[in-house]
Amino acid sequence: MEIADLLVKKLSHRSPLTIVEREILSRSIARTRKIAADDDMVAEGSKPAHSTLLVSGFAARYLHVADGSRQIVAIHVPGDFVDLHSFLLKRMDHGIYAMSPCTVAMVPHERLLEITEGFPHLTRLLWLSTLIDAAIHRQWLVGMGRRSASARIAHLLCELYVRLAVVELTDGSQFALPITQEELADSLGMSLVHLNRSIRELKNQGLFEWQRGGVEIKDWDGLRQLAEFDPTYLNLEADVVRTTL
Amino acid sequence: MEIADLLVKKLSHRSPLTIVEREILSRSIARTRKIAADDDMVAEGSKPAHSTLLVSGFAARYLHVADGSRQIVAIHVPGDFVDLHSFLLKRMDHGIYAMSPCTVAMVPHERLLEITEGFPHLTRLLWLSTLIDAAIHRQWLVGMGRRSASARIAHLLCELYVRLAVVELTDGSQFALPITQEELADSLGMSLVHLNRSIRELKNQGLFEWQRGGVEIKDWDGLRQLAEFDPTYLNLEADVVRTTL
DNA sequence: CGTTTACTTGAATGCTCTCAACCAGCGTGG
DNA sequence: CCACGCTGGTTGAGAGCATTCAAGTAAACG
Repeated sequence: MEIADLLVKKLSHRSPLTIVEREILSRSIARTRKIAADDDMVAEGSKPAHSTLLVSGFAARYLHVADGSRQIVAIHVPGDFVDLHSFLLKRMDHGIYAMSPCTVAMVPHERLLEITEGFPHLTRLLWLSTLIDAAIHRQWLVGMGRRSASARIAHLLCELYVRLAVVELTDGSQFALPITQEELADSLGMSLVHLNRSIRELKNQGLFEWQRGGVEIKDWDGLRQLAEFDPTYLNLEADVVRTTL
Repeated sequence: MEIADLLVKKLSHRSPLTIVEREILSRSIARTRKIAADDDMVAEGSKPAHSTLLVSGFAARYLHVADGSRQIVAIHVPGDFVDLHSFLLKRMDHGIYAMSPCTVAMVPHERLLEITEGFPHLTRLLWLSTLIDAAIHRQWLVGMGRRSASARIAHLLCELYVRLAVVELTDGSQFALPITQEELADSLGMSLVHLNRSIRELKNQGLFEWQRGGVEIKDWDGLRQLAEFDPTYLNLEADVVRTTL
């Protein structure tokens, strides 16, 4: 099955999977579903009976704040298990919505339970992928707490580039990023206006271009330095960056 | 063994443990160690061969930024498995140090491996505890991105109160919090000066008192409202808050 | 095309930071 | 037993980053 391949590709980046494990993953996928841009795929406060694997498109996890603003706490790319944690965390403490049109595959929690009962290695890999999500959270925390606006933007672009490269969704130094500046601002914890000006500055420095949902990195080293980007937190065995850029 | 009891107490808060599982946990602890305040317990970039369980004292996970500042990304209280993630995440992407004198217990990664191989339920509980760490990260992200300085402080105090209540380290509306304002500022992503002024404001509003390493919550409802604190993200089955306050 | 959505830009306000002292508690040593 | 030095906490003031409000432009869509 082609859909599972994406997940297999991502998990294998950390540790090779056996034939049986690949088989199990394929069979765990119940069905796929299309979701329109801006629609919720997992509701805040719900208690899902399955976890969803993002097959195509971009998704975001978000939390609302009483004053009407929201904070995006994670951006997901194809191959990500967007709510694997809902398997054990009974109630969703945040919502997940489609930033662009998405295709997702559903994995019933019973299947995940079976995996944890009988396939320790696969279980550890799934666990690992939630740990990497947490590592990404930590980097975002550092960004919001201690990095300048432009460094934060640069860091996110570096991160997305590498994560997309893993699933071969980069094209040289370019990649699609079909999200609005407002969504970016909500991810980085800053205002839309300030984000817009900071992006302009980075563009003027010749670090990257960004138009019509596509980003082109013009000066990877410059961007990386500004962001103090070190991809080790993404736990990729191969230096994806070095091999693709 | 008394040390494992603390962990058992915490894990049982989510799902009851069998006798055998308790037994396994007890036997997994290799030895205990004392760590002086301000000393590292896990070094940034290291590849630990064991995970450490915090038995007493407060610890923090931190990352350094090039300009010399640091960001604390997690505060740990007794009963927390401070680096359970190091079991699967090969290299530490951050350091962990003792905010106060600490006692820790070491759990060799081989023991954890054995648990994942033979005890699925226990494995899921350990996995869950790392998921809750991630949920806490998300709340911190919301705080730094979208909450005011005082709401952020209030939220952290609410969170710590509840987490300490779980391990019965609260005394009525009081609890020990042996950390400096500088550490708090590094946790909340703000400057020491601003933190200090914001704390004063909250004190003046009669929400809490804080002196000589001890906090007393004077107005729980006021604090909770200001923080928009909702403890569901901590995944506690019992309403620890309601029963103890 | 008209309308909506996304992006830009200007200007004023203000939150938060840095720099700079100063104060208080505490442990140590003369 | 008190002075001294250290750490942690407090306060003042000016600078600057970031926000909000407000408009205006450009691109996308039916």
